[in-house]
Amino acid sequence: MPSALRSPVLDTLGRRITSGELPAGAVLTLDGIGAEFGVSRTVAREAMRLLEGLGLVRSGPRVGIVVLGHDEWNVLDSRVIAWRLAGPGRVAQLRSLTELRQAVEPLAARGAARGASAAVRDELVAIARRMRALGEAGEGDHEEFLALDIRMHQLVLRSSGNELFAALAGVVSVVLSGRTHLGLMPVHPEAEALDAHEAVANAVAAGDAAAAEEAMARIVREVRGALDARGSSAQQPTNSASSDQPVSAQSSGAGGVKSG
Amino acid sequence: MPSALRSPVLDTLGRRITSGELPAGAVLTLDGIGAEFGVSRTVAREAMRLLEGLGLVRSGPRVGIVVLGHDEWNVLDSRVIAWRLAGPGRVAQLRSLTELRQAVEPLAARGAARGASAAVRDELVAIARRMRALGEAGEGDHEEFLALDIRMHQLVLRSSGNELFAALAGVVSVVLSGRTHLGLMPVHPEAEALDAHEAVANAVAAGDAAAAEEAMARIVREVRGALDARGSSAQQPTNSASSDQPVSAQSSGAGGVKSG
DNA sequence: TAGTCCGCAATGGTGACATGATTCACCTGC
DNA sequence: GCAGGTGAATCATGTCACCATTGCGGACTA
Repeated sequence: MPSALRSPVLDTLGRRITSGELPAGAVLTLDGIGAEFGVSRTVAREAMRLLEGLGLVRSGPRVGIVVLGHDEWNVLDSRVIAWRLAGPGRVAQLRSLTELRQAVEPLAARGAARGASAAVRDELVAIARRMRALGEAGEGDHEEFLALDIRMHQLVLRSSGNELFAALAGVVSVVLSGRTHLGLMPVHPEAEALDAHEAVANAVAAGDAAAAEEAMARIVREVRGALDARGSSAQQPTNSASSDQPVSAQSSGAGGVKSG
Repeated sequence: MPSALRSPVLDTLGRRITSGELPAGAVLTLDGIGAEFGVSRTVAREAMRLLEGLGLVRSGPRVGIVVLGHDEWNVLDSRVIAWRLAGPGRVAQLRSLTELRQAVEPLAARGAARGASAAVRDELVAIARRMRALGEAGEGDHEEFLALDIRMHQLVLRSSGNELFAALAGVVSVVLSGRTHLGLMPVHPEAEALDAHEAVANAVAAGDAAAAEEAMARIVREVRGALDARGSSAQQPTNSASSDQPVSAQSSGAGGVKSG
């Protein structure tokens, strides 16, 4: 059943390498892989080929399959991101990703203000309204709030008019869910964040590019601040998330989060 | 000899799909691929697996290998970018990439100002000085100027302290060389650009994060303006670059451009 | 006409084999 | 004693034949 892309071989090996359990320079062989996972050499070869395409390993005759250093990895690939987010160093990874968000999302908001469809504009203000309702209600449903948050950012990125920004939608959703599930979110949303989200929605709906960019910059700056405050004080997050909470399985594709 | 990653099968198929020659929904078979390229089914399978990992195709029993829509592609992958940059729609692709630069590079400059090594700071000011010398000399060596430009941006991205930004170094170098080779550069560099590059170098060297960010934003805004001016007036660039100018072969890895 | 069933065509996966390249070790020659 | 070349061992690479699995699609039936 595993369609070779979701082969346990690929997944396990990828996680081992990105986690550092298999350090750079470590050598594997197809026979070894096949023996360990109980698969034939062909499937081991294909998994290895995928890993090679991700820049995690290089293979050559007589030398076997050597693990490459992290500076050779395709760190922008969704799979690599998911693996690293599931291993140690997740906080550092989260910080890098947040910085990327900080760079991209304001510009995406600007683009969305110029090009979003009417349906998207409507949905954005509806989401913002619902978020405010949930936030002001106090002990609201964290999961629903998260889903709305994700949905909003995905809508903005996908409506930005730039496919490269849209391609980051999956990454952003992983970051958002990771942030809450790692306990890096305040117990209930800050009023500032609520205001900023509402401002983004309204600005996009009104087609005000500058305001949308500014408001989105506010959102992600606030996020970054929270992450820095937590991350610098403790390497390990306060919440229960040592290594058994995979944060999120996959991220690519049409990110399954739906909302009103 | 081709190590399967650089297999002509993978390359040709990737280019055909990204160029639209094989539209979404088109169906391939392993036997067909093997027959066309004169390879066995196994190697065709591995190439197909790579393509599947890039999100270009999906394969299933009885259905064969179906080409996916461009919204499923890993558009951030260096190979996909290179393929699309070599086919039609290169101008649109260049615009998307430039917008991504616009988002990322200012923040990268900020990071570099905070964390670049002494050697990098020195090299940056040396590069800026040389660029000014070349630019003011008038009919200077375009290729050397381009190499310096690329080197500078790569240094900044790699010194930004964010591996995700560093991963975009290859992409940026492709964009830069594409820009000049497509005839989207002024015959000799604008004084404004020269000033901005010098300002970036000096700000990074001085550790002035805000100034570095501002100057880099100036650079990339100017770039964007030039691209929009050319791109909106004519879909096809003025230069001779219909479809036989591959712009640049590969982009990933340690981008081969060296300079003093 | 609608629903079910079966066949087929394609991938998915396995094992064995030949090939080619690279590294290591040994061996010769100066 | 040392350097350089030659050989062999070892691994990936490529190929082939084979069986299992799986969905699509047409045919058959009620």
